[in-house]
Amino acid sequence: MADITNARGYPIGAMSRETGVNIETIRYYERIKLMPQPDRTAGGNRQYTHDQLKRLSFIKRSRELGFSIDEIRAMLTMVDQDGVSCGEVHAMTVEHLGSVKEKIRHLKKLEWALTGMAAECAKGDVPDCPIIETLFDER
Amino acid sequence: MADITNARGYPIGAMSRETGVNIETIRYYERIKLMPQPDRTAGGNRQYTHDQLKRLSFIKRSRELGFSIDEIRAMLTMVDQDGVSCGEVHAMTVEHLGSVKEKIRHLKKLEWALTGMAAECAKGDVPDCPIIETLFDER
DNA sequence: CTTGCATCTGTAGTCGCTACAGATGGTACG
DNA sequence: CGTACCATCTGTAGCGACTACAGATGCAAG
Repeated sequence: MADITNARGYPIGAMSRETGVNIETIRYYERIKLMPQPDRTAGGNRQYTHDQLKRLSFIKRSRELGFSIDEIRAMLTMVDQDGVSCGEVHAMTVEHLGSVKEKIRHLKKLEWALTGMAAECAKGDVPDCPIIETLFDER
Repeated sequence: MADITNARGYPIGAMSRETGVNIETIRYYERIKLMPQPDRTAGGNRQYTHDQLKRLSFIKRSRELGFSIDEIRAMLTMVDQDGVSCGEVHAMTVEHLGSVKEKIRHLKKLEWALTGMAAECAKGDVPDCPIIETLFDER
């Protein structure tokens, strides 16, 4: 009397469509044990549950926010053990935020340098390109 | 009567020290033909010229500015052919600048999202961590 | 029953390095 | 001249996070 509604799970293609995660990547996540091994049809095709779909979206969203696979694994382990320590998650987020800020600072410096270089360049087909000169010059 | 001063070139360690490029990386650049094959001592050790040192610094500086190996290869090809088209170099720089700006924009969005998530979290060991919730929630 | 897309496994490639292992080169000191 | 010892050599494998095949099946619609 169970398993009548929703008896059939999501095949991998549906998972991919729903989450935007590439099929190959989903299988990769299984290989590295970020996603569990799903049920299989008689023929051997993967059949995912709705919970697994949510898990994959979680991974996707976290990746988009720049968390590493290992960071995500840590968070999911807590979720799996039902022992989510908000403190730990907060700490991870803050640390990650720090590295994002750092990257922004770094990229802004690049932006500056590149803008300066581009501005100095007359764009003509002259032999001495100021950009190349800048890059080649002794420190 | 030639080759008396500067007869001995720079060994790879000196190149590394001068430019800050890792020794393994210098050999890697040779393998992928970004750096030329240098002369060798009788025993087989690499001996670089001053021009090659400058070339390596060029690569280093360009890498620091975020240019890809292929972009650098393109610039160096122009330099090697002595047909530096300032227009092309300028175009590459501007395009690269565009992608840097894009990255900054992207990271700022992340910064926002992460800041928001971190702020909502009470850090307590409560069962429902707002960060995890946010990441898990349906779109 | 056939067509044809979806999915399967397994392996190798991507980028830009980095890290070995195990064998020589080169040089300073006694 | 020998020896100690660092520098350098080649070649291969690993990293992170996928991506891209090849070649074999599954499965659903007409």
